[in-house]
Amino acid sequence: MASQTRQSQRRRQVLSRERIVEAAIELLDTTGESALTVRMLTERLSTGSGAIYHHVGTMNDLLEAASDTVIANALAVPPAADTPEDEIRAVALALFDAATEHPWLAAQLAAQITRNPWGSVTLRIFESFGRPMRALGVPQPDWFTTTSTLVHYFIGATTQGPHDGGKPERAEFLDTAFEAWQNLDPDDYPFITTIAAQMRDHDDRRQFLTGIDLVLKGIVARVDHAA
Amino acid sequence: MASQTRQSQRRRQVLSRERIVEAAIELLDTTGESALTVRMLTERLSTGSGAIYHHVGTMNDLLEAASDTVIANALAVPPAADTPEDEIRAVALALFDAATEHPWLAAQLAAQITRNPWGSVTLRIFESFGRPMRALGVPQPDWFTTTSTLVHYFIGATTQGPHDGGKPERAEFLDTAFEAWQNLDPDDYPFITTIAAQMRDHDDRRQFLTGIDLVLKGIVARVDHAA
DNA sequence: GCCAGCTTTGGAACACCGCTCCAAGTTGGA
DNA sequence: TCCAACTTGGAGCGGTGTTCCAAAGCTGGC
Repeated sequence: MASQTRQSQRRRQVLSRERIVEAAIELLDTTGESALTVRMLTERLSTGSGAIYHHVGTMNDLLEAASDTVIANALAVPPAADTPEDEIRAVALALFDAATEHPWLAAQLAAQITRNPWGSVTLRIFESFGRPMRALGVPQPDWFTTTSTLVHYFIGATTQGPHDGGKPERAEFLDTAFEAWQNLDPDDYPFITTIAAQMRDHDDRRQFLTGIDLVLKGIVARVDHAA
Repeated sequence: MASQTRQSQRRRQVLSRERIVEAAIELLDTTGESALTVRMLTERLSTGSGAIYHHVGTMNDLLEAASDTVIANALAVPPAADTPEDEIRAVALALFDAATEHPWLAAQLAAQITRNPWGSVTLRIFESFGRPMRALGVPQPDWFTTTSTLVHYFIGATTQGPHDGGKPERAEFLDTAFEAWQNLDPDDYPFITTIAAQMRDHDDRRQFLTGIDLVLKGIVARVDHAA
C-alpha cells in the first residue's frame, strides 16, 4: 500500500534538473540563502540526496544553475529602445531589478564570477551589454575594454546594492550607518563625514542609473576625444 | 605608569587578536581560502578553539578583520601625486595589487560588502577614493554619487579580476575560455564571438586602469556639461 | 511475458565544519 | 596570601556537503 502511494507520487512528479533548480530558487527566495541545503531540498522534493547529486552535480553547480536561470530570465525579453544608450539602460535595469527581487542573487553573482570569471553568467551579461555597445560609435578594438568597464560597474553596484527594497527596515539601517559615519573623527575621515548625509538620503535605483550614465558618458567622451 | 601596565599586559598575552588575524592571513595566502578553518588555526597557533573565539568573535569576524587589515595596509602609504586623477589611479592600483597579492581578497571583499554594505571595508575604500574626488571639480552634492560609481567599478573589476598573475596557468585558462567563446553560435552571441580574441589577449592590470580612466572621464565630462 | 542492462532513487554513513560550553590554568590587585 | 577576573585548551553538539550502494523503475530485444 505504502509503496503504491510512493509510486504514484513519483510518477506524477518526475525528478529532473530543471525541477530541482526551480525548487532551489523558490527555497532561496522564500527562506533565504542559508536555508538552501541538500537536506532541505530532499525534504521539499520528497527524495534523497543521491537523486539530487545524480541530476545536478555539486551544490555549487546548483547555485550556479540557479543564478544562471534567474539571469537568463531577466535578460529574456529583448529591450525595446530607440538609442543604444537606452538599450544599455534597459539591460542594466532588468538585471538590477532581478537582483532586487532575488536578494541572494548579488552574493551568488559575485561568488560565481570570482570562481569562474568567464563562465556562463559572465557570458550572458557580457553579450547583453556588448550588443548595443557596437552601435555606440566605439571603435571595434575597444569593444572588449569598454564593455568590461560597464559590466564591472554593474557587478560592483549589484554586489553592494540593495539589501532590501524601500522598506522601513532600510531607512533604519541607513540611519544607523549615517550616525556612525557622522561621529567619525573629521581629521581621519574628512570625506566620509562630509557626505554622510548624502549616503543616508540616496536612492539605490536612481544612483545605479546615474552610475550607468556616467560610465556611458565616459565611453562616449573617449570616442569623441579619439575622433 | 599606564604604558608599563600596557606593555606587561602585552608581554603576558601569548595569544592576541592581532596574532590570530596575522596567522589567518598567512594561512589564507599560503594554503588557500578553503584551508582557513578554526581547527587549522588552533593547530597553527597551538591552542584551542575556545581561545580563538575569545579573542575574535565568529569566523566571519575573523575574515572581515583579515580583509580589513590587508586593505588598511594597502591604503596606509599616502599616494604622492600631482593631480587628483593621479591620486585616484594610485589608490586604485594599490588596492588592485593587494587583491593580486592575496588571491582570497576578491571573494572576501565581495562577501563582506554584500553582508554589510556600509561596514569598515567600504568605509576605508570610500574615504580613499573620495578624498581626491573633492579636488576634481565635482560639485559637492554629487560627491557621493560619483565616488560610489568609482568604488562600484573597482569592486566589480576586483571581483572578476585576476585569478592568477602572469603565470602560464592563466594563458592556458584564457585559451580555454577563448575557444569556448569562439565556438558559440554567432547568431546567438554575435558580440561575444566578435570580441573573443580581445578577451584572450587582454591584460588585466592595464584594462583595470583604462576602466578607471574611463569612469574618471565620465565624471569630468559630467562636470563640464553642467558648467 | 520475460529478463538483462541501464538509469534513477532513497538513505545510511563519513569526514569535516563552526560553534558552545566548561573545567582548568593564569594573572594581578587588595 | 587570596580571590575574582581573565585566558586557555579541548570535548562535544548539531549541522553541512558529499559518497556510496542496494534496491527499484524502466526499456528494448527476444
